Amino acid sequence: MKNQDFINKLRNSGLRPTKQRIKICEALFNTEKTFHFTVNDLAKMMQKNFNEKISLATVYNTLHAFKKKGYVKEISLGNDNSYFDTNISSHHHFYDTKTNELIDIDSSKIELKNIPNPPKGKSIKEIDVVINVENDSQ
Amino acid sequence: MKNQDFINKLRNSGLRPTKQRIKICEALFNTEKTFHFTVNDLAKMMQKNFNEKISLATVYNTLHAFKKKGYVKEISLGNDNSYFDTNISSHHHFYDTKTNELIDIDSSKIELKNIPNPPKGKSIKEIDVVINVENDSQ
DNA sequence: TTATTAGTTTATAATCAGTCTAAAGTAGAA
DNA sequence: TTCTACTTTAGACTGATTATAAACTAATAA
Ligand SMILES: [Mn+2]
Ligand SMILES: [Mn+2]
Ligand SMILES: [Zn+2]
Ligand SMILES: [Zn+2]
Repeated sequence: MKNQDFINKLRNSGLRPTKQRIKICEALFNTEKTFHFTVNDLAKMMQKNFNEKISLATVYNTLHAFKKKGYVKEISLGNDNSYFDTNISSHHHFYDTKTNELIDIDSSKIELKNIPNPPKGKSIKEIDVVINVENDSQ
Repeated sequence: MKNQDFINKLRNSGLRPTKQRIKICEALFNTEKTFHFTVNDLAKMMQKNFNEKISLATVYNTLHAFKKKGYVKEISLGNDNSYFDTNISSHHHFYDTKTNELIDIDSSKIELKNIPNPPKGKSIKEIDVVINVENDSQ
């Protein structure tokens, strides 16, 4: 994917293709594999790997905008800071509670049987399975 | 359960039965049903329902101590503040992302099949299933 | 092109949950 | 009662996130 593709992608979804957004697209979507990151991770990554100082507020704005458009997911963990995910397929996670490392589990890998009916008047939006793991203490 | 039981419970687990801890025990464990709450919920509850002003720091200290002893659980959600749970059985949750309401799902209700092996050197500590729900938009 | 406008970026301040600190208080043991 | 370690507390502090409001810029019309 090249620069112009991101510009189109942004424009098509009603987001102005600003310099910052395009650079962030490159960082997030010009990769072999999907990955997990925090807002701070991304801000630092932009500076170091892309020589682009983007204000924290803009990183937040952009990630929230991208999330709304479905270009990234935000992952629910009981942690201090939240994680984002460029893997937007429905999937689950191993979560190392000590190192804060996240590892994807393909949705098809885990079978959820007998999901109970949601409370009256509510409907299911998404199911998150988090398998908390820790290093074996030898 | 009466006052003296909590004193014994605390003493037996190596926690001094202070006035504050005993009162918090009453608030948390002298109930018909288990429930979910935030640190702030509990602090306010102590003041209003138990006429006991307990400093926020102590509420945090106590909840973390109780968590370590396994008397409460902390629930992992992608929210700003974390939730505690007096239901310490292994169980799952419906979570209303709009109202922040939590509803228990008995562990036996959901069957998880084909749980993948954890990464080498790590072992599974706990599995959290959160079913995000929302009110039907009529 | 130029001018206009609405959307965007930015530094900075504000907020808010949670933690830290150090002094004052208290339970348990002697 | 006395001693000591544990506990509580107010208040300072941290760090993630959000709000603000001024400067900037992409899109559009003239
Ligand atoms: Mn967010
Ligand atoms: Mn905590
Ligand atoms: Zn993922
Ligand atoms: Zn619960």
